[in-house]
Amino acid sequence: MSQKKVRVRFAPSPTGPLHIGGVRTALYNYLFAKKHGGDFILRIEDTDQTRFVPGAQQYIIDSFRWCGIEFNEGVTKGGPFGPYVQSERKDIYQKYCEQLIASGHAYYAFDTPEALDDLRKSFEAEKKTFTYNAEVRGQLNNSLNMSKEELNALLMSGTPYVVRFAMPEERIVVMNDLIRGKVEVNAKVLDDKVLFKSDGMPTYHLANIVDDHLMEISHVIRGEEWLPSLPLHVLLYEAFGWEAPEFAHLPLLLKPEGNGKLSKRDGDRLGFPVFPLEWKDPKSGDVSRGYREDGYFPEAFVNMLALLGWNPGTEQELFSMDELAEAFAIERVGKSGAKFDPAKAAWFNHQYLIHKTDEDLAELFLPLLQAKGYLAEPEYVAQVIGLVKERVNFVSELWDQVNFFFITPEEFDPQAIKKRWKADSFNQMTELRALLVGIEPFDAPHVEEVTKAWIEEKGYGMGVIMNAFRLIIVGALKGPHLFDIVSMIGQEETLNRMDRGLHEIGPKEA
RNA sequence: GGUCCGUUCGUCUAGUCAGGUCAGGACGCCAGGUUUUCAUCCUGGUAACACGGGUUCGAAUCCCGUACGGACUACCA
Repeated sequence: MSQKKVRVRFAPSPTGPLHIGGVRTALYNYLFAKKHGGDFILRIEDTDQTRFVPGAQQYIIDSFRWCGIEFNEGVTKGGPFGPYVQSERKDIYQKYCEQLIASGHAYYAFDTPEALDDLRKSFEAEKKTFTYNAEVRGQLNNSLNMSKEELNALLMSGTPYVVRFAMPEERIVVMNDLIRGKVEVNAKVLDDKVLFKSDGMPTYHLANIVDDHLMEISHVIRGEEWLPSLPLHVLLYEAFGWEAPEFAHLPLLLKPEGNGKLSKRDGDRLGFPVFPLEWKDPKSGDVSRGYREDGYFPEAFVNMLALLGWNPGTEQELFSMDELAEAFAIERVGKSGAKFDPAKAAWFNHQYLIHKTDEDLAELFLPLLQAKGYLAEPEYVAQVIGLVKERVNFVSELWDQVNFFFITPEEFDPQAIKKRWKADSFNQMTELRALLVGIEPFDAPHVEEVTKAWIEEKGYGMGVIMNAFRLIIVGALKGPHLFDIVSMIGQEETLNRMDRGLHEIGPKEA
């Protein structure tokens, strides 16, 4: 690793919501910067004006804020290397593009997209691959094949043109990737990529190299889809006479079943989000769900994402952001694509949920409780949650576990009655009700003690009594420790429920 | 089609660079135990080195080939 200060960037184009693969790429950049005491920069690559989507940039910023991924520099914070939006840097690219033309590394091309299209089709018809390279550029409509006068005339007349990189004719490009090691490719199979478009904007390739150089980026950590253009980028650095940064190409995130890149449609179809935050498409109005809205804690989401393709080599699975940064090593990123597993994601959320305090969970649950039409003291809600939080993965699942703390059951599970309401149950519960009236104080240990003593004294079966008791209090055979439940709902409500249950269920029919 | 990358339990993965523990862990699933129910929890189980050659006393690990998968192949990023 070079001695230069570590500076990394995440450079999305604002063409839509950020997919979780993108979030992971950004996360790894962030962790890498944090680990090495470097800078992390957010740059917006909006050189394709036709794909601009309003709201996408803000969505990206909001997503990182939610995840706890912070930038030192960039569109959100400014900095000494701005502007950080590529559309505001047109003049810079223009200048460097001209430098490349002057040095003979690039040239003007006047071929129309239609002409190129036709060419590709005719090559295809002959089962050949069309490559705009040294082999064919001599026969095409570009500045290499015309006099200075011709070129100037064309330029002056406003004829649309692009600038292409002159790929070397025969050259083995040797590259190094921090994750994959040495990669070699012969430049002759590469084509003369467009560097500057006819609309006056640079392409990704030019803008990216110029910006990474000017912004003093030390490590480029990006998705694997960029690996095929790495030779071009390396050659570009060389043409400029610049020292290239180190590169690391991350494996892709795959769909849970079958193969292929995870896409937005997969999420809709398989029932899990592929976006960190909910996204409403401004054109179609379609809404795509987000991890935040699905009830994931940002810490769990980040933890889960970090372990998808990277691992510390130890058996630790739960990491705070600081711990991740401490443990992170780019060399330990895997080479192969990882399939996203919703079940494991839910497990991560469960881990974070049970480690939260009852009070914090109560605060999150209170609005849901209100939405159901119930009000309660935060202290009471916190205590109730403490009894059941081990059972759920999400705050939204809490209601199913605690509703009987707030609602007197109106119905009694017929299956449970059939199974647990014995011939003696009616009389036994009537006796128990009488017993409970006199218990003071009505706290869980005391009620339990008295009740158990009574069961023993009478010689009743523990299971028979307790199941019938639970049925009458909860309405079903579920829930936490029964004495905790009765002490929580209180003596009055307990007696009330027994009256009601005795009345509703009645003696067992013969 | 071409170029490049990849391939260990169903999934995430350790182990591969410096060949030599019944290939380890986690999620999921299954079973048993604890328990007044359900869940938690505990214990156990299920299950993988893509295939074929080679090198070697010995290969998941090194080499070659094959298959399969993926990315890229735009005046998109």
